[in-house]
Amino acid sequence: MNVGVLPAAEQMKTIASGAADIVPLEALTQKLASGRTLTIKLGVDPTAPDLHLGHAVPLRKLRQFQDLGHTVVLIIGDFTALIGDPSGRSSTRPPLSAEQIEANATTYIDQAFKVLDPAKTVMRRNSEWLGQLDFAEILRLTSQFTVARIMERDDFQKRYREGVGISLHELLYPMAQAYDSVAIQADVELGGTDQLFNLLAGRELMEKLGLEPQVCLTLPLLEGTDGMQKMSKSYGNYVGLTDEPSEMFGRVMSIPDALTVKYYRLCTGVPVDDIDRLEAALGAGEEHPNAAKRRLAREIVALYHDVEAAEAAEAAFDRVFKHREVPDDVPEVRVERADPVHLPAVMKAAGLAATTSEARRLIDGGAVKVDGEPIGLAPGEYDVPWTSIEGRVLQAGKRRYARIVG
RNA sequence: GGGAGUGUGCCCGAGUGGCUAAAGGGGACGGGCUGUAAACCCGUUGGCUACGCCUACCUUGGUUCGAAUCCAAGCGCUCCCA
Repeated sequence: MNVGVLPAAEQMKTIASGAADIVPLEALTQKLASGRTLTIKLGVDPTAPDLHLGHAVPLRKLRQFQDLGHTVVLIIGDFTALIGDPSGRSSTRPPLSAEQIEANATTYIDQAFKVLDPAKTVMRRNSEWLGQLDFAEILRLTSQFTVARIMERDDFQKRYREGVGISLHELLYPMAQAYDSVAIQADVELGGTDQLFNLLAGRELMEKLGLEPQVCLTLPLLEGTDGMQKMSKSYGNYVGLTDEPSEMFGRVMSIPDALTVKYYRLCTGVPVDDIDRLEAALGAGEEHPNAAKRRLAREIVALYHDVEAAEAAEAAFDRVFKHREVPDDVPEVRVERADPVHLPAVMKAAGLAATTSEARRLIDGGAVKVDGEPIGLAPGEYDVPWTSIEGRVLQAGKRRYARIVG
């Protein structure tokens, strides 16, 4: 528990696991060797209310630091949210209202503590110091950076080259984030690989202001369940930290095989040595990819819920997808009875389809089943006898179910 | 302040007076094959109790029998000159 109990080399092994880059590595070794309780910084943008496994990646790394005895400072970027981090963006972000930011911040903190140890976490908001700066002080800070330096950033360059607009305030984002590091005197700052520029700006600014510069630790971006793009709510490829166990289990099962090991490293607490062994076994064909992924899904569900929930989720998963049975927790939907009933209307009312047009497409496409049996309607035919659906389970596609009651 | 471009469906991107609910691609969804993986094949992809009707190509007006397509003004974005 006490700092210094573990030698620097031992700590390093845990810290480096899953990290994309540590800049500079030697500086971190020195800081660890000093035996001090280090201040680890993570800045978060309260731009989205719901956290997913991608957000949890740096949080898990912070947790590792905490378990090694260090202190974490979680900075809610309530002030920088007024700018909107331009990282990886091809256009200016729309600014959020203060109310939205506050609401998001609250839910963020709630969810973050599913991963972090509250006793070793300090919460700060960067409006505390950024909001205090007057124009003269801002000018002094901006004088620490050159335009050429700021424009080195890939996304700025790209946007400039392609003639996409860059607002002046966006150029100040890296500086604002850098000033956060100064304000809390960070020893290490975490971020995704797309954050390296911002992290380095913090390092530079600290150095220029005569502070011991922070070490920048980057983590790989986590691809979403589609395996292509980074996990993001707007792509719909995310696994939410508050998802129900069976939902969470299912989503994890749908990730491409190639991502299994990466997910183990970045999203679970499975010991590094075990993961290394698993990776070798998978490579040698001694471990079935599906078995590895099932365990992954269990691990993740157990982390955000508990072991029992994980086992139940797996059992439910098997029932539905392995044995093709109707799940046992189908929601009941009350529908106005009619005879015959117009199936698209029923499906829309039951939430199985967003529009009646979509419902028709699903019916025509053979995606609709009653109690597991295809309904077998001719194209263009959408009316069915009431008795054929009353009390039965209507299914659209593989994962949408509703029991119809009158 | 002056000049030049550009604005199409979830995204990219054709279309430059009727045959356009709008080519093509991506994505998404559905079906097949499977391990709810990948790859591959097929289908769907504005709404509406629907062989028809309604709403759509930045906005508002206008020209025309008829406009996403022509004209005018406006708004947004971009570039060049000052």
